[in-house]
Amino acid sequence: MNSLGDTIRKLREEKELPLRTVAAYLDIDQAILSKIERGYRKPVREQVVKLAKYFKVKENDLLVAWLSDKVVYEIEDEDMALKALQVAEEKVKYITKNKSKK
Amino acid sequence: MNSLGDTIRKLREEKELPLRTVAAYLDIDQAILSKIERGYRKPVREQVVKLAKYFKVKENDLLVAWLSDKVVYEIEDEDMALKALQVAEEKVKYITKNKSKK
DNA sequence: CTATTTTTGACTAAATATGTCAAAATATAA
DNA sequence: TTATATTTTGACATATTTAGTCAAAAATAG
Repeated sequence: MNSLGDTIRKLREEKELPLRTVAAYLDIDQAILSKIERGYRKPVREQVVKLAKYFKVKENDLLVAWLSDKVVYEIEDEDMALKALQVAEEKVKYITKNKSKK
Repeated sequence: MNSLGDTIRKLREEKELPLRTVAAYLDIDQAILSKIERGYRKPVREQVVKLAKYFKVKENDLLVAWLSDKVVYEIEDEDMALKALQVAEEKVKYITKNKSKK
C-alpha cells in the first residue's frame, strides 16, 4: 500500500537527488521533506502539485495518493472507519450527480 | 443523503426540545448547535457521543454519519474525490488486516 | 403584539498544522 | 579511520483553522 511519501522518496532516490535540492524547489526546509517522505508530515496541496511537475508524473496520481492519505489519517483510529468510507462514497456520488445538473 | 446535522435536528424536533436544552446538555452555546444542525459547523467526537446517549440512538450510527461527513467535507471540492475514497478504502482494509495479526 | 426560539455575524480562544533551526545520527568516500 | 555529505530528530516559533461566546436581528408560536 504505497503512501504518497513512499512514492516521493522513490522518485527522488531514482534521480539520486538529496533532500536539500527537492526541498529548495518546494521552498521548505529539508527536515520537512524528510518527514513528509516518511509519513510524519502531510504536504499541502500546492507542494503535491509542485512535486508532480518536478518529477514529471501525473498530477492526478499524486493528488489521489495525497487525498487518500489524508482521509485515512482522519479516520484510521475509528472502528467505523470502513463503514464511514462507504457512506462517504455514496454521499460524494450523490453530490457530483446533483452538481452536474445545474 | 442525510448528514449528521439533519439527523440531530430531526431527533430534537421529534421531542420538541429547544436548541437551548440540548445545547446545555452538550455544554455549548445554542448558536453552535444551530450551526451544527444546519451543517455550518462540525461537532467534535465527544459531542456526537453525548448526542447518541441523549437521544438514545446507537452511538455507532451517529459516528458513521459524523465520520463520513468529515471525510466528504475534506475532499468534496476535488475532482479526484471518488477515486481517492476508493484508494482510502483499500488502505484501511490493509491496515485493519495487519493490525489484527500482532 | 409579545414571548420564545432560531439564526447571524463579529469577535476571542484553543487547537492543530506548518515551518525553522541546529545538533545528532547515519551513510558515503578518501 | 576520518572527513564530508546527507538525513533524522526534536525543541521551538508562527500561521492557519477550528471551536466557542455573545448579543442583536430574524423568524415562529401563542
